[in-house]
Amino acid sequence: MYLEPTVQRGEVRDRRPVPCAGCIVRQESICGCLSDDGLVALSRLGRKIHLKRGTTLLWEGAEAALVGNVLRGVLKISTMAHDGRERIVGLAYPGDFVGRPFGRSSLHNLTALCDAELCVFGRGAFEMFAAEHGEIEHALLRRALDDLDDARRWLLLLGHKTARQRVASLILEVAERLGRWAPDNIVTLPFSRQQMADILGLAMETVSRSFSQLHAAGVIGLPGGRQIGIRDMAELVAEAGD
Amino acid sequence: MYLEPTVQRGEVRDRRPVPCAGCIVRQESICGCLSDDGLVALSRLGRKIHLKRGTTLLWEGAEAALVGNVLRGVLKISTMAHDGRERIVGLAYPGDFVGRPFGRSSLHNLTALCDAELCVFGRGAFEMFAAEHGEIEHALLRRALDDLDDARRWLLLLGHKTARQRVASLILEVAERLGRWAPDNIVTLPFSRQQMADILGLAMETVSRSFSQLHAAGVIGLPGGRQIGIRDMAELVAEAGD
DNA sequence: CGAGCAGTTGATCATTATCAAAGACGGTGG
DNA sequence: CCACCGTCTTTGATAATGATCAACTGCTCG
Repeated sequence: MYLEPTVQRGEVRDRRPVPCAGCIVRQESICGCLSDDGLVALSRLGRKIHLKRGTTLLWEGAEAALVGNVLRGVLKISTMAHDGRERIVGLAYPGDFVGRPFGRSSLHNLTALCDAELCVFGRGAFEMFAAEHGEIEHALLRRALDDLDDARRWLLLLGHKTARQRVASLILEVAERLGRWAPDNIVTLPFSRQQMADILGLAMETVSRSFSQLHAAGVIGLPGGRQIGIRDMAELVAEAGD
Repeated sequence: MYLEPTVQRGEVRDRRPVPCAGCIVRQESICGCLSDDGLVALSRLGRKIHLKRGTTLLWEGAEAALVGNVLRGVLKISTMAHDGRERIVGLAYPGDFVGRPFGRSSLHNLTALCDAELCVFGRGAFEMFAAEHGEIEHALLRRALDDLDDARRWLLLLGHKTARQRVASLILEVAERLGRWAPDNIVTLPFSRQQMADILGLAMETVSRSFSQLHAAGVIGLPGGRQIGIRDMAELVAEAGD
């Protein structure tokens, strides 16, 4: 599945031919492009880490020492504004690649919104590996291009959507990216109202009001906590607009 | 400088050892990473095109047949919203790479805001070339990562900046990306007020008012047309905020 | 059981969109 | 060279949306 940090290099080469065989995000992550041999080599550079909710892995401005894949949980990509408020510029879901390889220090913080698991690599080691494995660079490129398309969708949202449209859009994104819902189409949001507000460029109160409106309209249910029941998916999509 | 479309393949191999030697954006573009041999090979796939202001090179949804580098001018990356209004999600300046290689059809239109020149390649041919030249994929990756950082800066702008901050930010970006200004720190904007509004997520009237305010504050001059005089750079940076 | 925090709801204010009209600019043709 | 037309821009008045300030609710955790 993965190489424990405690395992020494080279020792287990023969006993674990395909260390990532059980990885839950292997197909969706950039590792999906590698041959078994490549996976063995890469896994030797990586280790799995657990982050508790609220833990920050990468710091804005600091030399980003790590890159990696998200296995479980959701992380926020953020910066601190001059007024001290946090600005969230992106989210990382399972299968996403995080960190900033190649030049430039990290422009953003990377923080776990809920308990999370990642498979991380030292940046230098990963870059050297990538230099020797064109497939990985290609996979990274495709992903970066997709991330860019995603960021541009968010530009549309922040540039032109109303509060309700933004909230509906975010619910839909989480429902899609976190995939399987509980029965009754219930999605558990990994963020607080304030964090949603930071993501959507709104005030917390406005987010709350939008939820109430969507609830009153019968589009969603609010069973409590951070759970959202999607009562009328078609209408929710319509509310999300554009 | 570049290979004219009329020149036959293979004919000029020896007479033009470095066809891109005079290219104005060679160092800033992804081609900067190539050896002379690589440049010769790539230039054989490309051709230079001129676009008149308003011409659209790539259409949303259509199979994007071309990719390339911007040599001169500024292009907008846009989509059409349901209400028929245009939503601009990005700009491409000289040295930028445009188009969507590898999978996915283009999600956006690509349109010249002013007369422009590009060095373009057939997408398939370019992808094959990239597959054989890891340097190019690497350069594309670095650029895609930079573009992603840029897009996230725009997210901050659209998410949290006021109208005046947005306008000031855009003036600064154009001043920086279009580089050399005329005497008196004059920048010529490549877009109409309406286009600026589409870019900044504002109404055209609000953009106009913001200009008037910055003018009244003595930060900028408005000599006429699309020209902006930067009277007080420090203050303009302060106005741009965050 | 109470303290503290996240979330909701209400009232008011600020910013920006929208609607409307006047003014400036650029190109065209006399 | 100038007058005219259409388009782009500016300015004004009003309305809508969301931010801010404030009170209150419900929940969780000592």
